[in-house]
Amino acid sequence: MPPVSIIDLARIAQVSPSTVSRALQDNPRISPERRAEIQALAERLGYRPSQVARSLVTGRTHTLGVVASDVTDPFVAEVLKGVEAAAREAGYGVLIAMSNRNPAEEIEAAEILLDHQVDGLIVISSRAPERYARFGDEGERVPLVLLNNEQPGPNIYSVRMDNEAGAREAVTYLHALGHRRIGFVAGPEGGRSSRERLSGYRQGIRACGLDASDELIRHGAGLPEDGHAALDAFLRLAQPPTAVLCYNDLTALGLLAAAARAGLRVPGDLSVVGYDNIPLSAFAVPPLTTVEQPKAAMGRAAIEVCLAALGGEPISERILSGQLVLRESAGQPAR
Amino acid sequence: MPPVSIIDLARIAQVSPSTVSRALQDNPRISPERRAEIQALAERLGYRPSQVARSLVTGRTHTLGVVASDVTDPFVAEVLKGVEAAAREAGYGVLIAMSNRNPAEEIEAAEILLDHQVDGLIVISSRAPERYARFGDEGERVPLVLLNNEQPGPNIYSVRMDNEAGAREAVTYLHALGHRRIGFVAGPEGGRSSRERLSGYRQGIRACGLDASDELIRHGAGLPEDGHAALDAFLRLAQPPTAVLCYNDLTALGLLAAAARAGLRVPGDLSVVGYDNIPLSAFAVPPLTTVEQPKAAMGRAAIEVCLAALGGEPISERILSGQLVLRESAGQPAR
DNA sequence: GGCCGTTGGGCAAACGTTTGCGCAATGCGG
DNA sequence: CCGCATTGCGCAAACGTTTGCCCAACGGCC
Repeated sequence: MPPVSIIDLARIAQVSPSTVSRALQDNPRISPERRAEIQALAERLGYRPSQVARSLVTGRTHTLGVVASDVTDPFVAEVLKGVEAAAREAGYGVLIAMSNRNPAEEIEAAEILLDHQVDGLIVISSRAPERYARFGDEGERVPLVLLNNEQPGPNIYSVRMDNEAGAREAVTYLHALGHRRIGFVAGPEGGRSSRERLSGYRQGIRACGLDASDELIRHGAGLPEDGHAALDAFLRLAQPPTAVLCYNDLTALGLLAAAARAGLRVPGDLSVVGYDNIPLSAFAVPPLTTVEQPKAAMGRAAIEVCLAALGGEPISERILSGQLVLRESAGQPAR
Repeated sequence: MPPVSIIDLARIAQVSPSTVSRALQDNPRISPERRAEIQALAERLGYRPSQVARSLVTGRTHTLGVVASDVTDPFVAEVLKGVEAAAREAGYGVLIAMSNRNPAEEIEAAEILLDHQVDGLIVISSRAPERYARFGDEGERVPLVLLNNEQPGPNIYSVRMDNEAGAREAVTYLHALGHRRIGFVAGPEGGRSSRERLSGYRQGIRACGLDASDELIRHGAGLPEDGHAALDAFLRLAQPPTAVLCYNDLTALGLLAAAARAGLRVPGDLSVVGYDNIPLSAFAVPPLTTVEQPKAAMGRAAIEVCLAALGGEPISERILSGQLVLRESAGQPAR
């Protein structure tokens, strides 16, 4: 048999559909007895309101869209986890679409989510923030929150972390340990977080009065392979760095593996610091010193910002700060 | 201004809404000229059909629900990626909810997705397959596909991999390498895949005529910590194993790290084989020999099965097979 | 006893589509 | 020239809710 509708309930309870609707919403206009009676009936018959019909009239689907570069990236996964948890608590569902780190696909993903009538859009680590500029004035009424990125525009919000401070802190820490040549492996060129971490690295280097030559900076895409390649390049230098700060843990982990293969002892011959603190970092050999990103908290913050915008009391942006977690991959330089 | 509706288009094009609807669906009952005209108009005005309204009448939301234990698990993430890609290609959206490896939350997640009117439900590595039994006869019309698990019942399908064969193959490989005492670190007790891999391990042991004593089998939850604990236990044995097969890569990676800390050389002193082939396994020290699960393919298969059920031509189950990927964490035993 | 305020509930419109059916015009064959 | 099939399109119902407004009954007040 077909699912039971509000009309079925009305017929059985001998009242009008509107009364049933109100009773289920605890509307005070319905007498307490009727309310109880109807709610009991609904319960008994296993009534499930049609979200679709409801959405049609209210204009809200209670669904939020998330576009992520790739759930396979541990950072993204953790954020997504926070998003999902917070969304669920608020009674929202989460529609997800992946961009595969590709700007064009990212926009396509956003469009698809919009087609599904999401109430809000959350973009994790966008590669093409500027393409959302039209969202505000072209009549897209859904709030957009950019995570780890930003873009001016009406109805566009952002939650980020203070990447500069994190990178700066890492450099300062390495300097305090006694390192004088500190390398950096940057992340994807387009990304804001990559730019900021690089900038923080430079600030730290300057603040400590260290060698700021460009040969100490390598570029990558934030993958383990990049750690590999960067180490090779560093080792070819006349004076290789004694410590390396990486754009993210994935890169650092790759660099760690490459160092092991090259016969380098970590942290004896080379100190390595990552960024993000993904779960596996704690189990690397040696355990990775890294800058923790409050990933789940960022996810939750994104939901808060989004819901606030939906509720008409927008929070323009939210900046969270990370914290250096000390493990064993960084130590005093050899001599 | 409010979004443009099919009625707006009708008024502007001087036709009825039904004509517009049909024209946009390329219905042959509408003359080619009108069709072109209307489609052009829709394009020009940026018309976006209301999926909600459409769903209300068609009864389909073109949304599939995925309940996952935890996206943070690399295995889950890869599967999800396959699911999302295949779903998108088929024009479906993906609603996601997490169970946090908790049976009660898993069911709650499924209910939530159902409330959102998903057309089908995919459960990755269910911890409580039996609780879905009521789905068929209690009037839930949505097909349910269990990934890496199964449950008899109408409208319940399953896609799995041949875990026994995979574990068997791994054991056979280790035996061929010269190992005679081969340990096993099992996964979560409830899980089907854990049971099957254990069973495959036992079959392999028997087939090779090796020591099958229970002291060679440890239990865990599939996390890096479990690898740690298992190694400790193995080392306390009078005759520790010379090789260990792990329930999954996460466990194996943890075991690898613990071995390094204990001063064991891998594979010299101990060979380690994982299961799943998550991305980081290739970058472990040493790179992990593991049984590959065709994760993305499983995700795609789940979509296929689900869509087939929706299309009225159900595929009852789908079994994929893995393949041993040889790297450096397994080799000949020392002497 | 008339008036008015309150209480409890029903009517019907509205949300934006899809689709079965009806119907006019057109073309064709006989 | 008539009848009939075909073509092209409109009418209206239906999907399951929510919600503004109306209305009846009832009680209290003067």
